[in-house]
Amino acid sequence: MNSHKSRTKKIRGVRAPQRSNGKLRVAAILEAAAAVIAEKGYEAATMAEIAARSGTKIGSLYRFFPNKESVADTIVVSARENIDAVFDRFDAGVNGLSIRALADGLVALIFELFTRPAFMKLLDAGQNWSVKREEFRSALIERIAKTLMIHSPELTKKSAADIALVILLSVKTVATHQAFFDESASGAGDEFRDMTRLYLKSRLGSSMSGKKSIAS
Amino acid sequence: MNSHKSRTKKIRGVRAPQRSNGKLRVAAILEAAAAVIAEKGYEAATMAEIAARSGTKIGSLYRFFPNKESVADTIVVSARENIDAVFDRFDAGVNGLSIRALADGLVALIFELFTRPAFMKLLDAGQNWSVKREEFRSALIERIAKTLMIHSPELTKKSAADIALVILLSVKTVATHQAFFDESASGAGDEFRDMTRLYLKSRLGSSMSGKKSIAS
Amino acid sequence: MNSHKSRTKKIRGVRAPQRSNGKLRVAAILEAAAAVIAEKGYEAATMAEIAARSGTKIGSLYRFFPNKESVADTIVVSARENIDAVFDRFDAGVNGLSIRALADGLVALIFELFTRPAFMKLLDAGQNWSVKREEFRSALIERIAKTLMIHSPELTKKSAADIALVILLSVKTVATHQAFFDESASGAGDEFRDMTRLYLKSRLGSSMSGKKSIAS
Amino acid sequence: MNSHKSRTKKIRGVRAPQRSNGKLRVAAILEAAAAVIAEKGYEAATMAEIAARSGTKIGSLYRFFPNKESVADTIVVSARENIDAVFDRFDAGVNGLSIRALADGLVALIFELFTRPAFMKLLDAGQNWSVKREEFRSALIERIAKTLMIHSPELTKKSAADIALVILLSVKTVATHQAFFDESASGAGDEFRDMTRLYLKSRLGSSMSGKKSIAS
DNA sequence: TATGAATGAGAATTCATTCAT
DNA sequence: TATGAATGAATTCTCATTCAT
Repeated sequence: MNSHKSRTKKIRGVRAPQRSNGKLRVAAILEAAAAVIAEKGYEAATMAEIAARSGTKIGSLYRFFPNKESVADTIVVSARENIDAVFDRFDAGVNGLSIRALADGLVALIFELFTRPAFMKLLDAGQNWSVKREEFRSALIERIAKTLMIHSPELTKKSAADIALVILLSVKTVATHQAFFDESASGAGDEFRDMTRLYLKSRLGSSMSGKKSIAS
Repeated sequence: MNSHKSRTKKIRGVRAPQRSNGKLRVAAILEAAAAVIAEKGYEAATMAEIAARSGTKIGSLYRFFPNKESVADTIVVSARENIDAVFDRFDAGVNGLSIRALADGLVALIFELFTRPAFMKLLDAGQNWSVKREEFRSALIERIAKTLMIHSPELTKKSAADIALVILLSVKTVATHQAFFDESASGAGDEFRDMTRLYLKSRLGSSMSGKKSIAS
Repeated sequence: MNSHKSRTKKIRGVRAPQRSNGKLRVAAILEAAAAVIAEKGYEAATMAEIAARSGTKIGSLYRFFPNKESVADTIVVSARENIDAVFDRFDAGVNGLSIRALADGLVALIFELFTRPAFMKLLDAGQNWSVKREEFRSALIERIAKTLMIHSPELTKKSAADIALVILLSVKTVATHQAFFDESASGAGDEFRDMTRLYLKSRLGSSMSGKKSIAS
Repeated sequence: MNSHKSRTKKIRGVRAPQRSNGKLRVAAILEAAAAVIAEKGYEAATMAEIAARSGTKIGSLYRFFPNKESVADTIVVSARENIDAVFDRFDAGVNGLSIRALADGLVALIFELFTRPAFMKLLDAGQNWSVKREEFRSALIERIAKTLMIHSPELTKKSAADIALVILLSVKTVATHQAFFDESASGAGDEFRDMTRLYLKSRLGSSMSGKKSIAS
């Protein structure tokens, strides 16, 4: 799509008509950025490669994102938009769920949210965190905690937040190592998810919050 | 041409008596490196900062470690030396342990091994891994699996390895976020460890390998 | 972390309108590189100086040449392009030439090819040779040998190659010391060229390959 | 001889009794330096390697030579000591020599003087020349010219100097590429020497300075 | 006196970001 | 508005030289 070699006499405007549609362009950039970051990590990812992979010229990339940080921020924050919608829908049916189903559902829900390894990588600890990313983490934890408290109202705010963080980190761990699991330790991924379910059951089931607690 | 002509006669301040003891110096470097890497990750950590934080001049740093990679490798590999000794000692008493005690012990053992968050960070996925680090991961998993099989001989090699990986990643997650837990989510660290124990109990306890399986 | 935050708003002076013409820029760099290398040799030549002398910023230099080696390679290889054309033209008239004229022509031909002392310096022995440079040397010798055999078919391949090497080294010696000759030993340059002619005459003339061998 | 690894508890003074004889030590250093420079060139040669190869400690090396430059200078200048003696001896018999014998003798003489490739390498052009090395070159040329004038008194000072330079450069070229000749172009070395003889004969023979000019 | 650890200027190379066209 | 060449601070690593022991 973009020929790096054609340094001589380029007839402008001939190549793939640049989709000036900002939305599409931004999406392409974000996708490319996610891929590159997933592969090499934030530091090693270069703006040039993100531009190239998304079929965007470096100059244009900077029209959409003022700097590298903002690209990462957007990857993280863009997920935030879905969160409330997704969680609200889940909450609607949460009261009728067995503990096992709740656990499975929550894990699946969060996992879906972050299918992208890049996303998880960006959630890694480090002082290089931008405020946006930090905010996002808190928001997500709070939202998970909220769902937990809907299902198990007897949880204190503190416990709910703690449990939420545990789940988040669990899913993150699985997501981060997904590729690794796929190639050399296929079983471990499932095991890890199982562990998370087990844990949730233990934390939520103890209070038997009135649901059909058919022990798994 | 001659890079040293411009050495301006600085009156050297009397700095901390140069610990000519290589051991101490190397230890200081490793400590600083661990801290920096823990904070920023391997890529973002700079040799200059590692040198500065360890009170070492950049030239000296390179006298002890030929390159950045070797610093990371040493952090990882140095841990390896203890592994066998520590695990062998643990194995000696493993048959008399309840499942709960085994779970607690194993988690504690591994956690101790990697108190340093830098260590865990260096174990992160990424193609930029040095052979040494890759080897270490495998060795560690194998060693954990071995201990599991001593306690529960009915485990297949595959399950043992899978479980070992789950435990390793769990502990890694806790260790990586230790600092974070300490400041803003004190309870979550314990919760996570609990989750790991729960999981281990479920995986090892099912077979009741003849030990005093007093359900927790 | 962000290497560009500290970009202090310098009021840029109006410099020579950036010759955006890559060709010109590359030529300027190559010229500067040739000069620097000629003066100090490959090792001692620094990319910074090459950049400075060519009025190029270090960053730009690396946009044209990925590394130092490639600069040297280009200097050498660019000469290769002309070789065949130049030699073929020379070969066309070679059969009608007296030995003296052949010798003069060949020496002049090769000398022209490498007016640049840098070029000759890059042909110097040393294990730090890139493949490109090594290839070039062989190619050049072969080409010279070919011309010699056209003129004097009775030469064995081996002798032709030996003679070619002698000529090459002779011209190299003259070219390398050209600057030196110019300033302090004006006559020696001509003497050296004479020596080469004398030698060629002796080697090619003995067989009297049918040409007007009017002994000089 | 010197164990780099024995970092712990070195019993001083046990290793090979450091020949405190300065002469021997200096000779060893010079030999090592010549070898290293011959292999890698002046720039790439490191003081550390020179020290190691000569079995000298870096600290001691600097007791004998104040800097790298001085090592190179000494290699070059040390040859100077022999020059006069060797040439004077040659001059004694020069009047009885045929032109061919004179040519052969001179070439052999100079060649012997610089058997070391390092030496020739150090004679290369470049502004990095120290005064000492420059002086040496002139002295050598003058000495060669003197011998030429003894044999052929009709030469002007200028011609003698020019011829001397030609001879010097010729021998230098052969010496520099000796290793190369040895492995891939065995015949060329002899050819080159032949060329020099031919030249000398032509320059000195023309005047037939009264000696037994039995045409070769 | 001999030693070798310590030093730091400088070299190669990278890449986020800007801005003239 | 879009482009991509230009920029230069920052990073890794080297090595001549010094000086405390």
